[in-house]
Amino acid sequence: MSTKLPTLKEIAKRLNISVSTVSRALHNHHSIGLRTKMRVNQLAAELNYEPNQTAIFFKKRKTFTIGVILPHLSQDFFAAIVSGIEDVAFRKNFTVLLGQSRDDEEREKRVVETMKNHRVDGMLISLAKNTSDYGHFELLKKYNIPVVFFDRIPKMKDIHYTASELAVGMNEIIGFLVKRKFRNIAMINGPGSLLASKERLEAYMKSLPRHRIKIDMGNVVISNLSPESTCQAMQELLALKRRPTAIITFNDYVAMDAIRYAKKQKIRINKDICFVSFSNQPICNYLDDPPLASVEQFPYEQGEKATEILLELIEKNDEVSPDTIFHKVLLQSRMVVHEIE
Amino acid sequence: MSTKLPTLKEIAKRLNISVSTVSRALHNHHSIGLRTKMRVNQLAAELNYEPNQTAIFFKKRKTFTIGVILPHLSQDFFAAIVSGIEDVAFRKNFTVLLGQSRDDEEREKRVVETMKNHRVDGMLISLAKNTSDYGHFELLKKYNIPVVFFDRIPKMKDIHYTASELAVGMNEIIGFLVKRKFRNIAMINGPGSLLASKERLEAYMKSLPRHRIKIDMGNVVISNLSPESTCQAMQELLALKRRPTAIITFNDYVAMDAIRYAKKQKIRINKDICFVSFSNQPICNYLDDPPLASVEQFPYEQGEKATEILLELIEKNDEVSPDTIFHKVLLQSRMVVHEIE
DNA sequence: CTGTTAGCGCCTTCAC
DNA sequence: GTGAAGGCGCTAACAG
Repeated sequence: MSTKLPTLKEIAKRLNISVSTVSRALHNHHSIGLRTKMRVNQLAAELNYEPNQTAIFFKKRKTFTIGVILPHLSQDFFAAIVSGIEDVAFRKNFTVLLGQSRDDEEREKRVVETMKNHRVDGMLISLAKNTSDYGHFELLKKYNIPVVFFDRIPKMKDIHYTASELAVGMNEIIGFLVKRKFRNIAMINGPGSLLASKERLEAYMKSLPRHRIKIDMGNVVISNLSPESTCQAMQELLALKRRPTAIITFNDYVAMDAIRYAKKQKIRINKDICFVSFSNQPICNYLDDPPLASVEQFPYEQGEKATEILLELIEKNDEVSPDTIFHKVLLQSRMVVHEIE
Repeated sequence: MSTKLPTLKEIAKRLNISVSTVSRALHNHHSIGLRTKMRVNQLAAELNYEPNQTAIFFKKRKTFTIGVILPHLSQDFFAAIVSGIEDVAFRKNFTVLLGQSRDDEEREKRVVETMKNHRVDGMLISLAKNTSDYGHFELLKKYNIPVVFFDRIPKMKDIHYTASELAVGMNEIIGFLVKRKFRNIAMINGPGSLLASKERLEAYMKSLPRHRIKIDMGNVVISNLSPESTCQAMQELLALKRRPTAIITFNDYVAMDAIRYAKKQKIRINKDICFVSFSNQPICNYLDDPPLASVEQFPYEQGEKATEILLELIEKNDEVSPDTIFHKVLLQSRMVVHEIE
């Protein structure tokens, strides 16, 4: 039933020539006579010959597969990154092995392990939100598997990564708020384990003084990004003696949770308190009271860029090279103001 | 630099035994002496020996990889399915190759081709919305690669699939509406190329008469699921002489587009017109005016089930079997009423 | 209990 | 121009 797949040997036998000739003919090797080339190619086509990739992978010690590990697909942000990754990979004939860490460090470790065993040629990784031990990444280095991190970057040096340039975005939204006379500006930041949280905080602290606004650390609260934690954070902010009039949230998902919570407390969104945010999710277009503005982080492009770097590293890896240049690419971000009717 | 990875041969040499002994020892073969087993295992551990999967794939003619093709990840519905797939696959030591068709038939074909060449052991597929030619699926059958379709099923026979049982859900929501005195119930259905559209329509046409409601085909319009097309569909419905008071939408995404459009027309949602829908997306919890109810389709479970079936088929494929039983699994659906404050 | 051998499909020197 | 031969790492049938 399962018609056995044709092999080089099969073709060789039928044509009464050697396997190597067939191989060369199919690769259009110059030293093969035009006539034989044609005969080989024709028969190959007839038989629907497809080289056995597993044999090639084995032989070449390369799988043309890259592993992608990210927290979860359920956010459009990551889904868009995956699309960017996929498109570049596809173009270069690589396939994509996918693994979600579900924001769980253990799971992340296991997925790394599986992918290593599957001999992926390289990996793209965005950290689980509380990954603190980097042993599994060090391991990859030892195995000489190149890794490019994206969006959620570990606090290691000598790594490749792509991420959004957040300082600019933060400046823009704070400028935007100040221009609209907001001066009591709070922030719901992400967990300290994320570099992105640190960067947001730094940018926040640098930007406010430029507008002669004093920093009040009571105005900065933290959410671990879960809805519950965000509500908790909101509660803290609303309990402040001097209640903030504007809140910057870590991203739009946090903003959505925060806004929903605020509404329950009868707070009029974008009247009593207004929100600005990061990541500019399309879903916000469906909200009645979206954040006034959000910083577009170009996830698709980030995925593309990360993949380009990775594929380049993989290629370089083929030649032996004392590669010591680390790619650290920050993608431009840009504030987008939402039209509110 | 790149410390070459240890092989069976390496271990054998160091221990002065044969490769096969090492292989068997590592596989805990009964015929190997306890002493040698221990020595082998210890050295293997010391050297950090990891079997070369590419060699095993090659040898066994199996990659322990399944390919997943779906329209796009950006909808939570599919993302949830992927999670279900991933979890089952992971448990059984399979990895997941991912490909988005972007609802494009050509792209779908190309992805099928790549995955076939990568020798995936089986595939899980959800159709691009206007795939009409099934040649690429027939091909897989010829190559003896098992396929289980999910959610978006081709109109072929002799296929395996999982999908939601929609009739029950449709009955429930129509019952729900009738109970609330709605009798002029329209529907924005999906494109005719999808089996799921056909099923919704049939269920709709069967269910209405049970409540002594006459069917008016003018009340049934079609969206190709794009926001524009949904607006177009809404426009048609709003232009009806006898404007509907309730609208059933193909899924929550369509509902969201429809609701947004209606709002722009100053229609009061769930007052002038109310909406009910399918797929019960969590995102609706953030809307001020969500559909009154939505049919939960249990995507995660659908992914799980499809994968279980596929893995079973893959196993059976190993033995030679005249397998002719086709799995057609309909997963129960259930209407969920949204709390509206 | 353990070793020998052959071979999976392909690529790549080396020889003619 | 073409062929022969070896080997990638692992498994498994066959011999002891």
